[in-house]
Parts: sequence; C-alpha cells; structure tokens
Amino acid sequence: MTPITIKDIAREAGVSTATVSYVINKSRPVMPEKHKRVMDVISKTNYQPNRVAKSLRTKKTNIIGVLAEDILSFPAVRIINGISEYIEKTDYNILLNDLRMLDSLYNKYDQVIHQKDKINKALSFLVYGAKVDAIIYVGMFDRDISEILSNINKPIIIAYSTSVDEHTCSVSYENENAAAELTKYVINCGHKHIAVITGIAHTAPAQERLKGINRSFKESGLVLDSTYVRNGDWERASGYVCMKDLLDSHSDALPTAVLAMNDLMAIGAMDAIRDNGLRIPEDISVAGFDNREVSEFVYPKLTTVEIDLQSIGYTAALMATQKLSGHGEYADKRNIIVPSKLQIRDTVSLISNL
Amino acid sequence: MTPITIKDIAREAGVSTATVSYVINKSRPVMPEKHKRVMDVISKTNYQPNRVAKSLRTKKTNIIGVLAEDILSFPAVRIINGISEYIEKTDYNILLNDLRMLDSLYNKYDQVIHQKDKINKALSFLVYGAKVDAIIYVGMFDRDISEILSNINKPIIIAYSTSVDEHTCSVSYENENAAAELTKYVINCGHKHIAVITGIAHTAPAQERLKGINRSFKESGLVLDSTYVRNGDWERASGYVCMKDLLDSHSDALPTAVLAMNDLMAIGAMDAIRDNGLRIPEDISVAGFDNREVSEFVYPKLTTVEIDLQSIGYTAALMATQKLSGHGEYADKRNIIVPSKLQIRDTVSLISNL
DNA sequence: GTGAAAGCGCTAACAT
DNA sequence: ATGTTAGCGCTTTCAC
Repeated sequence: MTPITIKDIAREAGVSTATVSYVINKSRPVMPEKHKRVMDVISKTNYQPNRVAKSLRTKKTNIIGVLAEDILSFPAVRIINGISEYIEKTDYNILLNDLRMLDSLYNKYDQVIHQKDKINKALSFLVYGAKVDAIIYVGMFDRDISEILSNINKPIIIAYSTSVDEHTCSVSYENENAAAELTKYVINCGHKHIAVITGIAHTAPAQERLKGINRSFKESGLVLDSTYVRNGDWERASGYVCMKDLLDSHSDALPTAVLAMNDLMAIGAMDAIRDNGLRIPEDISVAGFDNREVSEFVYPKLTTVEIDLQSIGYTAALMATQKLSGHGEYADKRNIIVPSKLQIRDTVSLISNL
Repeated sequence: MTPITIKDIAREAGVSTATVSYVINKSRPVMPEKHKRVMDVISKTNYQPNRVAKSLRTKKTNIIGVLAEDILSFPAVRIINGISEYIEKTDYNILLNDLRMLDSLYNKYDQVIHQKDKINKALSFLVYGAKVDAIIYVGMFDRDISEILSNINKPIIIAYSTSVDEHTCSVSYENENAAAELTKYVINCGHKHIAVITGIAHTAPAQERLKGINRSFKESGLVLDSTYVRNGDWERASGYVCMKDLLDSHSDALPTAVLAMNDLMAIGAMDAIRDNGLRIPEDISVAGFDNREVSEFVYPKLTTVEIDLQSIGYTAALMATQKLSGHGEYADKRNIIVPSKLQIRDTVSLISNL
C-alpha cells in the first residue's frame, strides 16, 4: 500500500540507491548486468519515481505554469491544446491557472490596473510557491501587457498578447499581411466598392489590420473611402449597428463587399444585411477575421482569416522548454509571429469586371 | 537571488522554524507577540512556502489532476472553467493532462481498448509520479467508462461520462427529463406532427433522450410515429441527410416540427430545410440539445436544451475536495446528476390549434 | 508555548 | 563503476 521508493528498488536489485538513480536518469554509465537488474525490478514493480522528492532535490519541477486570462476566451483552448501537443512529447507537465477574467476584462482595457494585482499574485504563487520552471501567459486580447507582469527570474512566454518588456517573450500572430491578403482576395473577386467595419480603433490589431487593408487598396489602385468605414467594438452587436448605418447612409451606392475586422462583427453585419432584405453574397459580400468556430455554422459559411492558435501554443511551449535547456532555435528569440492564413468559404462573391 | 526559506523567516523573527510553521499553518497556538513578529517578516519578505518541500513532507500535493480526453471537445472547456471556479477558492491547484484524443476517438466507441493504455499511463503518472491528491476525468462523450480506468487508491471523479464501477464517482447531467421538457414545450406550441432525429441509437444519451420524448408524447396523448424517426450519428452531416430523407419521404404530410437529439444534427436539419426552400420556423420548427455556442449564431437562433457544464465542473471539484477532507455533502455521494434546462430561442413556432 | 532534530524520496558530490 | 551520505525545505514528534 505504501508507495514504492527508490530504496525498495535498490534493495530488490541488490544495488545502491545511487545506482538506481544513475540508470533512471542515465546520468552515469552503469554495468550492463546491474542495469538490467534495476530495469527488471522497475518494470516488475511499476515503480514511478516520486517527482516531488526529485523536484525538491534538483530545484526543477518540470512543470510549466499556464496562466490564462480566461480559458473561455476564444483563443485560449486551442492555444492550450497546442501547448499540450508539444508538452506531451516532453517530460514536462502543465499546471493550469485560469484567472477567469472574461467578465471583468470584457472590453475593458482601462481597468487592467485593477486586474494587475490578481495576475501578479497568481504569477508569484506559480513561480515562488509552486516553483514552476517557466510560465506561459495566455492572453485574451492581442495587446501589449508590458506593464502588467512583474519581473521574475524564469522564462515567461506571452501567447496571443505581446510585450515590449525585455524579460518576457511572446508568440503572436500576423495581422497586417493577413488582412492585406484577405483584402487582395476580395478585390480580385472583382469588388471595388468595399466598406470596412473596424475593431476598437486604438487597439493594435485594428491598426495593423487597417494597414494591411490600405496596402492592398493602394496596390490595386483603389482608395479607401472614409465614408465607407465604421468603427465597431469587436462585438457582434456593433457589426450589426455599423452595417445598418452603412446601408442607411449609402442606399444609393451600396458597397458590394464589407470587410469586418473580426468574425463576430462580420456575423453582426450579416444579420443586418439579411434584415434589410439583401442576400449574402449576391448583393453584398462579407469577410471576417479570426476563423472562429461559428464562422462555419453561419449561413453562408464565412470567408475569413485563420489565426493559427494551435501553432501559437505549440511554439510557446517549444520556446519555453528551449529557453530552459538553453539550446534550440528559439532559445534566444524574443518575439515570434505565427503566420495567419486565408480561409475561403462562401460569403464573398465573384463579380464580373465590366 | 536564492529563494527565501522558512529558516530565513525564523532567523529574522528570532524564533525556530517550528514556530514559523505553526503560525503559517495555524497548527498550534503561538504567543501573540511571536506571531506578529513572524507575520511581519513574512509579509515584508513576500515569503512563499515551498510547496514542493511541504508536499514531500506531508505526502499531499494539494494538486487535483485534470485528465481530459480532449480539451477541444465541446464539453471540456466549460467543465474545466467550472473546476477552476471552485478550485480558486481553495488551496488546490490543477495539473492539466490533455489526452488529445478527439481525432482518434471521433465517434469510435469501439476503439476504446486501444486508448485504454494511453489513458491509464497518464492516470498512473498523475497518481504515482506527480502524486496528485485526486483526479477529475473529463470525458468527451456521455458514456460509461467503467472498464477503462484502472483502480487507484485516490478519489477519482468522472465528469460528463459515468461509471458503474464502485471506486469511481461521476458528475453527469440530466437527459431524460430535459428531453421530456423540451418535447412538452414543442407540443405546447401546438405541434402534433413531430419528427425525431436520434443520435447513435445504442448510446445512453440517445436512449434516455428518446425516453423523455416518448414520455411527453404519451402524456399529451400523442404517439411517436416511427416513420417520422431517423437515426443520425450526432454529426451535422447526418442531420442533413436525415432531414432530407424525412422531407422526401413525407412530401405529402410534412412534420411541423423536428426534434434533433443534439444541436449539430439540428443545424444539419436546418440546412436541409432551407435547401428545400422551406422556412424555419414558419414551415418547420427545429429543436436541438446541448446549447452549443453555435446555437446562438445560426439563423434563426436555435431552441435547445442547455447542459450546465460549468456546474458539472464545479461540482466535480467540490466533490473531489470533499472526498479528500472527508466531510461535506458530497463526501459520500457517488453519482451526481446536474439538471439541464430549456433554452428557448427562435426555431420553434407557435401554431394555432384548430 | 516553543525548539531541536528526524525524516519525507530523491540526487550528486565525494570517496573508493 | 558504484556506494555512502549530506541535504533540498518543510512538518511534526518529542522533550522541555
């Protein structure tokens, strides 16, 4: 009943505990014969070394702390799944701390200070109490959180958010190029009168996506008419309101396509278009960004940009372990950008260029 | 730089390490004056006791192992969020092991044996290697997994799945009553010709939901006409196929409503109805089960049954800690059923009873 | 009420 | 190549 320890193995195999440790960790050569005896006893008894004791001794827990702003936020699960995908190949484990800040952080960029204490308390516990070897911080917005995380002397990788701070690293995704590619696709489908529904204008992803859109407009010799731009707030309802306003104010010259800066607003826009008796994509085409799960369930299926969340998680975990071991391609890197890619579905129509 | 330990606190406060331990754990009375000195030093230094050392000594890690079949499966995140909701009020932590079996287990109830090794290896590591105090197993299907989990001497709570095995407990949700309630609602809306698209017929949730449907039919003096029943496989595509077949074979006497046993099949059915030029809910009403996130994004919004996943997780965590401490209302319980509830939206029409 | 010290299971320095 | 043993940071018995 009482768990079997290294002493039991040593006794059974007729060697010292040191030798057992050497064979388990391959930390020193051991005579083949003794090696076999030890291995036999281990497999016969299903012995599992006590990680707690090992950690205390080595000052290394082999645990990666995953600190998520909210596991329910759209990027979190797939990022964590990506982390797992890499971690399961290693000897590491994941200690999950879900801050559950979805409600309190909901579009409230200004109240971060209030959350700062909670975040750092969790961070501090993970590092100094639970003694995790490294931290992966999973953000729910694509934003800079330099001033939120206090300095610690262990690798900390920020996934989905970014930081200009020297002591943290980040794995983020591509905004500008992806937005440019999507825009180019819509233009290549023959659209010339394109409206844009932005996210909260001062946020980084809104600005970068806008840059991408502008770039493709320019490259195609088009100009983005500001009367066709509306500022949303990333939520579905704002997509509806913006689209409705666009429809009302341009009833004489409707855009043939609308670029929403995320899927939620795109879906809100689709609701508004449908409520106005117009068809998607025959009358108005729509495109989104994020490739949320729902984008495949709306009708018609939404053309959008896929953010490779799985890969963000995988890379963050890889980076964490490489920083721990000191070698590997990411061991000295600071900020990684994972490419996003176009996801073409049914909401953008091909129109003839006359 | 080197972490501060209990010895440092003892020295600074001019007491023994034992005394420091007594005040931290309130395990023995300590003179107010010494108590204060110790507390002052602790807060001044931000001392965090080393959990690893504590665990080694007490043989209790204060870690709950969460073993998820796949974190990407529909119930998992919200269950884990529920676990977190309770755990954050306690002194416990979550060690997350994502088995990532979505692909390999995808509708393959027969291949569980193949997964059994993988599952038990993870289980064994968590218990004997990582020394977690208890396990919460998060299933991706509502099914009995008695023969999968090997016996261990620590509390193991199965969330979303069930087990008849003596040494495990489970927290599951209500199928039959919820299906009955939904059916009653549809009948009360005036529907008499109701079709049913079932899940895989031999699975427990399909059978229980069918029982509930039958019960409400009976109570309303209706009979479920077997020519209006089609067997799906829980997936969206099968909902489409079943609905199409229903439409084709009953073009003379279309049902006015269709009960799909989950949201995915309901959405597939909606696709088929729309493709047939019929309107939802004016021509045919549709209802689902699960209240997946997408059910609010399809058009019209889907009327369905909400499974309280958050509560399943919360209860599982509560149960785990109570079994550990030995008291509380769940300490001796074995199988908990969390109530499900009707989520009325826009896909079921009210029709006049003439 | 408090302290000295043993010991949890492991690793690694040191000795041989 | 292998064994002896100190010690990681904590709790807890035992003694006072």
